[in-house]
Amino acid sequence: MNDLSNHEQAIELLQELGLKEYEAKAFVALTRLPQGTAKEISDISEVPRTRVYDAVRVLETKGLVEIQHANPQRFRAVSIDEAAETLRREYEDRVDSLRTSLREIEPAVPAENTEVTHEVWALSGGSAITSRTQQLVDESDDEVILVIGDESAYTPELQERLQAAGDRDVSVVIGITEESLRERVQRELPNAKVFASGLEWLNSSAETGDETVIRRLLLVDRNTILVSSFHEDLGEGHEHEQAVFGRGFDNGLVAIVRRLMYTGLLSNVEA
Amino acid sequence: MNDLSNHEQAIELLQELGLKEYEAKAFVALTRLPQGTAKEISDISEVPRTRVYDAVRVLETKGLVEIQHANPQRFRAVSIDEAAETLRREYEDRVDSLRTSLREIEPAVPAENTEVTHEVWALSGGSAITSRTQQLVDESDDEVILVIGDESAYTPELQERLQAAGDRDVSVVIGITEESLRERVQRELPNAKVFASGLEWLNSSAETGDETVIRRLLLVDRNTILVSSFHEDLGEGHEHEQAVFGRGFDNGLVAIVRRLMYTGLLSNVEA
DNA sequence: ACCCACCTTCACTCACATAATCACAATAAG
DNA sequence: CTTATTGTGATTATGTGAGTGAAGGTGGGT
Repeated sequence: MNDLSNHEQAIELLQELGLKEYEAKAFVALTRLPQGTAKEISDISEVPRTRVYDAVRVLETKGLVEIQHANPQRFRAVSIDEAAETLRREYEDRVDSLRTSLREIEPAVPAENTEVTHEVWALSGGSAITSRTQQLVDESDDEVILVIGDESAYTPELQERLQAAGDRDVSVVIGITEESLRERVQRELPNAKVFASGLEWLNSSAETGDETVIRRLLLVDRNTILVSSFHEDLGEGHEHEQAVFGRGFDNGLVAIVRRLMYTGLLSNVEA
Repeated sequence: MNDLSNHEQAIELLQELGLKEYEAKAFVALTRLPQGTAKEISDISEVPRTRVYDAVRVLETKGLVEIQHANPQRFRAVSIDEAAETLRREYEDRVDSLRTSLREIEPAVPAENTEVTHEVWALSGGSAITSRTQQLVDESDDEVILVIGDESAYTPELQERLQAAGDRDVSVVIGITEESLRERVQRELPNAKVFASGLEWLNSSAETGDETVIRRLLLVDRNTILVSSFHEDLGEGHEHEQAVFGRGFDNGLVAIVRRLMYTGLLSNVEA
C-alpha cells in the first residue's frame, strides 16, 4: 500500500509544477472523486474548508478544474491526461519563450579576460555532462581516449560523434569494463580500438564503502579531460552525476589523468 | 530597444520555471558573458555580490552553469539551447511522474450524490475548452449545432470529430461569420450544413464597449450546450477564454440557448 | 614577513507570500 | 422561525527569500 506514497508524491509534483500546497491537495482530492463539494474536498484532503474555494478558483483559471455554480458549489477535476497535457503545454511554451528571449539579449563584454589555459570546470546533471562530453569529442583534433564505466553513458549520439571523429582521422580509443557492452561497441565502432578497461580498481566501493562510481573518463588531444562520477546518494533517493572537466596540457589535473590513462590503461591495448 | 523587455522577460520566465530571483538574474547575466566572476555578474545583474555564489551554486546543481574553482571563481552558463533542453526535460519528467502517481491513487467515494441533470459548469483556458468541446461532439448522438465565431476555434482535431459525428448519422450544422472560413469549412465537411451565422449581433462590441466576443456556441442533442467567450482583457495583456457548459434538456440555460439557436440561427439554414 | 585589497562564506534582519484560523453573512432545510 | 451548512472576507501566524553586514580567507605588493 504505497498508495499514500503516490498520493504525497502527486502533491509534491504539483507543487513543483507551480501550484500552492492547498491547490495541489485540492486537485488531488478532486482526482479521487467524480465531483465534490468544498466540504468533501476538505474532508479527504487536509485543506481547511474555507480555503478550498480560493484554491479551486485558481485551479479553474489554470484549466484543471471545472466549477458548477450551484448551492453548494460542486467541483470536478479534468481527466488526468488532460491535466497533464495542460501542464506540459504551459511549460513547453515557457521554455520556448525563454529560448527566444535569451537569444535576443545583446551580449555584454565588460572586460577582455579570456585566459584559456588551466581551466577546471565543475558541472552536474546527466544531461549537462553528456552534452559537454559530446562537445569535447566533436572538438577533438588528434586523439580521443574514453573509458565508459556504465552502459547508460554510451548513447547513440555519442556513438555517432565518435564515429565522426574516427572518420576525420582522430585516433579513437575506448575502454569498457562490462564485457557485453565491449563487444557491442567494438561492432559499432570498427575504427576504434576497444579494450578492457583496467579501471575496475577505481570503482572500489568494497573498500571505501561509498557508492560512488566513475562513469566517464575522457581525454581529448592529451590536453583536455572530463571525469564524471555517479552517486547512488543519501537516503534522498535522488541520484546525481557530477563531473569536472579541465583544459590545458600543463594543467595539473589533466596531467594526472593523462598519466593515469596512458600507463594504467593503454598498456592493455598494445598487449 | 525592447531588449530590456527581453531581458526582463527572460528573468520572469526563469522564475516561473522555478528559479529564484537571484538565480534567474545571475543566469541571464552569465548568458551575456562568455564567462564571469561574481563581481562581473553582480555588476550587470542586480544581484548583491555576496549572494552570487549561492545563486550560481544552485544553478550548477541544475545543470545550467559550470563553475571554475579558481581564485577568483569563474562561472559560465551552458548554451541557451542546452539550458532550454535541460529545463524542458525537467518538467517533462515531472509531468510524466505526476500522471503515473495520479493514476495509482485509489478513488474515494464518500457519498452517492450523482445528480446528473441541471449541471452548469464553468471552465477557463483555451485548451480546456477545446478539449471539452471535442468531447461533447464525440458524445453526440443525434444532432450537433455549432457556431464558430473565430477562425482559431476551428482546428483540424475538431474537424475530424465533426466528420466522425456526421459519419455516424449525427446531423451536423455549423454557423460561421467569416465568409472565407465558411467556404473552407463547407469544403472540408461536405456532410454538414454550413450557413452564415446570424450571430453578429451577439458580438456587439460597438454598443457595449466591451471587448468580449463569443467564440464558440455548441448545442448537442438539444440537451447540452457550451458557450465560450474571449476577452482581449484588461491592460494585463494576457487574453483569456472562458466558458460554461450545461447539461439537461430542462436546464434553464440550455433551454435559452436552444431556443436562441433554433429561432435566431437555424432559420437561415432552410432559407 | 607584513599589510592591504579583494574574494568568499555565513549569519542575520526585514518584508512579503502563503498557510491557518476566525467571524460573519447568505442560503437552504426542517 | 430556528438551525445547520455554505460561502466570503478579514485577520493572524509562519516560513521563505531578498537584502545587508560581519568575519575569515587568499593572493599580490611592499
